[in-house]
Amino acid sequence: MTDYATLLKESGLKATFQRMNILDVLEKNGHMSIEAIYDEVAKIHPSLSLATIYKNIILMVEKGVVVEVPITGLKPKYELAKADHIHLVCTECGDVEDKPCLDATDQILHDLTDQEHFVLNKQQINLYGVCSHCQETIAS
Amino acid sequence: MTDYATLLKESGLKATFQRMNILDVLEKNGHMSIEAIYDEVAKIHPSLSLATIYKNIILMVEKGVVVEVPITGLKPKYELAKADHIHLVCTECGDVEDKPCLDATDQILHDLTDQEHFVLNKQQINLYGVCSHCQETIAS
DNA sequence: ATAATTGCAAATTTTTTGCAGGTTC
DNA sequence: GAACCTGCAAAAAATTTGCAATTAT
Repeated sequence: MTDYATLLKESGLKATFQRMNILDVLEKNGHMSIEAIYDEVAKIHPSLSLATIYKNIILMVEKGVVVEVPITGLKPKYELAKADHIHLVCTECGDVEDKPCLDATDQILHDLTDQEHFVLNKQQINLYGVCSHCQETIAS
Repeated sequence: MTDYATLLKESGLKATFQRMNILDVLEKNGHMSIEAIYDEVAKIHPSLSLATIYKNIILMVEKGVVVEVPITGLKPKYELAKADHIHLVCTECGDVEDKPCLDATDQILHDLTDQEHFVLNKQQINLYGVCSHCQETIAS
């Protein structure tokens, strides 16, 4: 397990129990809505306030520790910051799976933005469809 | 100008003044938040209700006439449905520009999802950065 | 004429804020 | 001990709903 205390301090944030647990459930679950994070962390820390989740997610996004993943038709989800990657979003079950970015597309997208004199800072690729698991469920 | 009345009727919706104006301002402005649509259409039709915008955007998204474009850090924007394309999102001015999708990336992304046995229905590529106009503004 | 749609007002849901008490460094 | 954080409760903002009057077909 990652050393969240150090990560937080390096980002100029105090390493509170709440924050470390938020990062922990994000690592375990991958992509979560505010509500889902709250529900999960509240299991461990029942006196938790939803306001604390909001405040901390906003702060940690500002500091670059956490990333917002906006998704068509759903409330935004949050994930730990890491290298750019592709999201496969299942429109049946709402689950999001990560796939590494591909060098080939990276190159093409950089070429496109270079040509536009657009300074590219972050790319976000969401692919919407039906995951193999849900296809089986639907078929039956 | 497109014939919105026909488009709406083909989608099973009545061609009301409000709906046609929503489509019209979307065509003119490209990508708009709910509030921005409301402000713009209200100029032409002052008795307009914000609830009408919500109801109609939800309906027209369901019918596939309009598409939701979720954007990191902003409220979602809406645009007329058209072929998949890439969004260049300027994090300085919030503006969104469209670029046609590239066959090469399309192919790669389809290969990726095929390999996963994921049925791909829609792709969404957002590139975040600073547009050439804002670069000049910042420099000065 | 019928069914759908609008605008309003109220209800609900979501997010933000202020602050007293507690915690981290 | 100073600055930062938390949890609560209240406030504000965003979205949804119900319904009577109106409009499109």
